Amino acid sequence: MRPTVHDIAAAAGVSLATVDRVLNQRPGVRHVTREKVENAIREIGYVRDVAAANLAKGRTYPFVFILPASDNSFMHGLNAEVRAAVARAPVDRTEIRTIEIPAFDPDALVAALEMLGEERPSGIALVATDAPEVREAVDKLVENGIPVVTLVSDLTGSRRHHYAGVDNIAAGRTAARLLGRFLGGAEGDVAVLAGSMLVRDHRERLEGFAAVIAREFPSLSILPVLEGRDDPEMAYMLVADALSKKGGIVGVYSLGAGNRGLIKALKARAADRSLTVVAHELTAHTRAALIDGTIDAILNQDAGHEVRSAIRVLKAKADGLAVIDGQERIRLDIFLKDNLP
Amino acid sequence: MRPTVHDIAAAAGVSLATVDRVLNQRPGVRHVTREKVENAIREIGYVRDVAAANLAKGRTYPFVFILPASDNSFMHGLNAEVRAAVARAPVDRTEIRTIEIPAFDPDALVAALEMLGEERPSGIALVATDAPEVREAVDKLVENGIPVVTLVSDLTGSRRHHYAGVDNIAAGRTAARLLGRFLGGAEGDVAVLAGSMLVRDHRERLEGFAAVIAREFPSLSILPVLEGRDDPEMAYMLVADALSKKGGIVGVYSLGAGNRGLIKALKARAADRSLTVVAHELTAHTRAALIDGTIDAILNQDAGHEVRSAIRVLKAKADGLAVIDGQERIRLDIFLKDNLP
DNA sequence: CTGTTAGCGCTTTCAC
DNA sequence: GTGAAAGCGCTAACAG
Repeated sequence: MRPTVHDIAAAAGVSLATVDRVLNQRPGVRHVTREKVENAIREIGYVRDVAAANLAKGRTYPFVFILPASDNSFMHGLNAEVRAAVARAPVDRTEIRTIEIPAFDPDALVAALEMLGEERPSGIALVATDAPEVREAVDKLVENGIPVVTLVSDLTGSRRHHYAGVDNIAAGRTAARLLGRFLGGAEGDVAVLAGSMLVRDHRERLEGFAAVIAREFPSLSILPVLEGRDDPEMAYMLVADALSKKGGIVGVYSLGAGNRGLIKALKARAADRSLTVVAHELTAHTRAALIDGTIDAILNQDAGHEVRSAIRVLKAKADGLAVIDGQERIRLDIFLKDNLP
Repeated sequence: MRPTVHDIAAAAGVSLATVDRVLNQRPGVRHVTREKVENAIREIGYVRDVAAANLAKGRTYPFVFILPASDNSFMHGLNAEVRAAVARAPVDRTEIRTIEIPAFDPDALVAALEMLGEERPSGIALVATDAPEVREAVDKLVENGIPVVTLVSDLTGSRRHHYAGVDNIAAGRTAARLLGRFLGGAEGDVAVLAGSMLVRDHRERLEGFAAVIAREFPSLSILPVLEGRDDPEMAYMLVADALSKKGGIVGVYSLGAGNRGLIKALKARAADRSLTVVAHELTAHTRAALIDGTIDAILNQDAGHEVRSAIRVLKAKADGLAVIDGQERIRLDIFLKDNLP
């Protein structure tokens, strides 16, 4: 049988209450007593039963998710995953509330974070907009002892406890190699469609992509980035325009959202040409395009995994517990038409 | 506040004990009483607090993992993950015991399973050898109400509750497309190195691989499969031999273990040639080979995920609870040198 | 500073 | 058949 608080109490010759005070580092215990108890804990090899503790405390974890109000498939998916987590909330003693704020709007994000500083939830997960004022607001929360994790997009140099998202530089590099190898030494231009160079994940993907293309596929040259604001209409116009003007395009890398527009443009303007296309995020649209051959590979991040991971990490931080690293590493999923889930 | 057993008792006008009997479908309750309680449960929207129940019961989950005593990196990794789970056991109330049996040995496996039928653990996870007698033994366990999940390799047509592993046909198909696209329309032979055609995962990988090559890359032809018994020495000999005899080899697909030998052969015999190589399982050896360019892509299954998933599923089955499907789908990881973890 | 006691939500004797 | 009461491991008043 696992040792319990009673065993510690007996071994240390004190009462349960004192053991509890030591275990929870509460004040009001003489130094010597504390040491006695701590020794007993160590010698006996005690590990606290978190479930019992939570039961006794009636503890629940009020968490807040701050999500951008973006109208694209990926964000809808992320939202759905958060709602799924809310549905499971009673089981894991969490109480998840979500706040929607305008996308790409640091001020709104900061306002929300400051409000939460008052409210003091047990943890906060946010899709970060990479701006200094956001970083400051996050750092203040961390200083005040509130666990914070970034979701999907990280926050440069901030003190957030954890990032639940993929390595976007690696994603860009991977896209480059896939495109380069699939093109098999061909010469020509590569068009890049992004959402906005103001968000960190897009910048990082481009950075990784450009680096590998330059170093390992010198016969390819990258055209100036098209910024489609993750908007299907805009993406369509930009890509269609580029395809008609530039005859030398052999490949496309779409590193943001709004792929619906991209796909439409590809079908309209390049059905005849054999472009190689790599895009991000598996959605109904990109999936269909992968199957019909319009897209050759899709890089994806599993929103469900990201949300569950964020919750596990927030919980662990709230309890001062360790996490299983391997379980919290968000993988870059690569989908070809052969391994779709 | 979530409703508790007290609320049900009050609403139904019975005692806690009766509520409990109904909740746990224990006998000794009149039909009418049972109905009263069941109605109350439904109306109130009660969900049982599993943690509290486990605490009261002092419940632990004795699980058994049956693993093959194979001496390759993948199995070592799997073993390590099981040990890591054992280390976490106190926290999740599991008691995991592992049994090692000779690899590729249906009889030994059946013997172990029959023994466990007596012992009646709360759940069993096994790396299945695909044989009819194994299937029968598994089905008998399932009939006797013991949760069973297959790990890494599945069992054809059996009634196991769940399979914690990748879709190996899809893995083979993916390998084929990667190889085919990377070769960019080149003509030539493809060598395939397997462990044994007696295990289902290897057969399935080959099946998927051959299908896509035949359908979509007709300029490639697959040489007769080399069976290396997942043994580095043997793999070395077979591959070295094939490379020196067959001048037309342009690609290699290694779908089993024993890649240490493969890599050695490639370095010795094909350093000059530009072979395209796809292999399975990320280990120290394959990782190094991916980085130095000897291997072009690695397909992997995350052993840690598989073990954790198996445990979650066994627990859920033992409690008659549902699982989160997305969380239990084991992905096929694709690694290029750019997205190594 | 330390100990006693009640109780978290559920299960389990043991009476009635 | 049903209920009262004690207890799982831990925490939180409240005394002392």
